[in-house]
Amino acid sequence: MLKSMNCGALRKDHVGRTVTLAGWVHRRRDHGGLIFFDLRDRSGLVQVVFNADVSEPAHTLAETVRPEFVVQIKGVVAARPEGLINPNLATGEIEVEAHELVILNASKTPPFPINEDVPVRDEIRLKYRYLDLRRERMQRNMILRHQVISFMREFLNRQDFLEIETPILLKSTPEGARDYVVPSRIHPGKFYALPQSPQQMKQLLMVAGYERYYQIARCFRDEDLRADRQPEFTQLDLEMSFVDSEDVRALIEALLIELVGRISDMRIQEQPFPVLSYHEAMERFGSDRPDLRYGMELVDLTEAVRHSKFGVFANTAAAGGQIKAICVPGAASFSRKQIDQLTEGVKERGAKGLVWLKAEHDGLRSSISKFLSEEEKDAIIELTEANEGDLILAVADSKEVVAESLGWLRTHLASMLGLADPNTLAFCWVVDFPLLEWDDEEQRWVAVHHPFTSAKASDWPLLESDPGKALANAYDVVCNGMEIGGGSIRIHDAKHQSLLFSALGISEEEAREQFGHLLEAFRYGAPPHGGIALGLDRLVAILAREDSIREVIAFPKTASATDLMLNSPSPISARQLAELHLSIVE
RNA sequence: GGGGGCGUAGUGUAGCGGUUAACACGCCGGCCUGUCAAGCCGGAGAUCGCGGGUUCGAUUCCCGUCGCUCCCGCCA
Repeated sequence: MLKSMNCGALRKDHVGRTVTLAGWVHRRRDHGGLIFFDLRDRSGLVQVVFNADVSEPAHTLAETVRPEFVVQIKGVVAARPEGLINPNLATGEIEVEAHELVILNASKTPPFPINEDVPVRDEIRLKYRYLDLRRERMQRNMILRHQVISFMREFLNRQDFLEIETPILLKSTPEGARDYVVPSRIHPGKFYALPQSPQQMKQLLMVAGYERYYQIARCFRDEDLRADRQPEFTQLDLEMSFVDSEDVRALIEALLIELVGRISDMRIQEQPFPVLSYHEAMERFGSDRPDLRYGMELVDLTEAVRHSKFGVFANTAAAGGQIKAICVPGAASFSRKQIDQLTEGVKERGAKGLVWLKAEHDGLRSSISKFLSEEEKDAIIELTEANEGDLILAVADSKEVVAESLGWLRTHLASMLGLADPNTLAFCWVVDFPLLEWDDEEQRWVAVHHPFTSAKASDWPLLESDPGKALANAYDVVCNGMEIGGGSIRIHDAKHQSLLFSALGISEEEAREQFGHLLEAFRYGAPPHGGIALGLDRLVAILAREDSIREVIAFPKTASATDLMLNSPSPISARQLAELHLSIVE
């Protein structure tokens, strides 16, 4: 070893000890005859002093050293004199008096500061990701990620799970997201697909009798990116035999609670986690991934304004739509311009407009005030529980548009007004999702979750009579308005699997072609089973208090799915193309 | 595929239809034996993302394009 100690581990007890340290020069303070380095390795910082009176050669060499040089220092740990202790540093009670200095490697001046947490353009950070990763923020996030993963492994091992790897080169299937595909050299014109998740493989492991499987699984989806979506991402994927949905939820709930207790100082808002039906979540929060850290729930005004003189309300109610509102605390002072911006936002989400009512000392002030009767105004105030100074925002439209637009308003305003406590984790379960939804574009039913999800036992007959009404035996785990995981009890017999494929408009021939292995496997004693996958990147981002999962991924892609460090994707040679039996169409 | 924001020394920002594009940090040199965001003195460093247009004159206004980013679509 080129070092005998870690910089950050040095304490008062080590005073008098001769140590050899190695690391990066974090900062340098040159006083002429006296030079200070803050020496950094992964463990932290320690101050090193070069005194010309102690070692002339070391001091002379130290004059040439610059930030990010990699150096080795041999010296003696010394207690700092009274008044020179640095309380901001874990090693602040001591310093290392340098006797020897070796420059292991010089460094160019870095393109951005490594030793300060200052904002830098993402473009530059990603091009020099190896330098960005040197910064404290990223080291903290990577260490947190490691702790989360190691805890998960330890917890599941303790619960008798087996970690089993599944292939990265799989087979493209028609359902779901776009696949990343890999051309086959050996089989001209044929392709592998990278897994969108190890879904089928883990079910087959259940058929194989492994009972409890997990994997820290890399998943790939060729869809457009977001702050919480990368083309490749990581899931804690697990599957269990002989369980029902409560068993899976109880396990994950216990895992999350213990995880937070061990590695985070954040507070869990409510235990056991609240369980909401999909219907309830949509009605109360306008979202299937509600942020429960604040109120501002959606209030149904439909009955109160059904016969209103305000035509939009009356007509919407008559047409079977909804009129719902949220009450924004203290927002009656919003300007016309601010409200216009909110109106633009809800219009983007399908609403035709936004009605505002300001609760003032002498009643409701609103552009539609003159159309509302006193009874209607009283009802609105009572239902929304508005106090003086609050702003009521209402949307009249179809159930779907009302949920979408008010759901957006609710989270948008909460973030504007800082209503969400950043130190709170509000976990909840969302259950009773519809099994299928109608896809207008494809003119067929598609699986809300995935085509291996079981319907609730009593809902199987609905698949033929009224497919949209059938509920899935599925569950999502949500935290602070983010979906951090989802799973279901699976179909485990060929009869029900065929029934579902046929509801999805997948012909028997297609089903055999695409999923024959699964249908066949189900004929050989497949146990009842179910599982879940947690989005590791999202979970770690929440625990790291980061807004983007890029901040918890070592080498992430940009919003246009490129890697600015590697310059990928990139063209391949004509020879490679030929070997793969590919030609590029311009 | 669509919409919004951003792009000015190494980094972060300011600026303006008109002489030499400003500030902080960083960088280079000098001084300095108790600093820890060291200090003091001096200095270098920018085809204002790229292309086109309007104009006597464009970093500034317009159009296009590229990159980063956020959102909609998409994401079983």
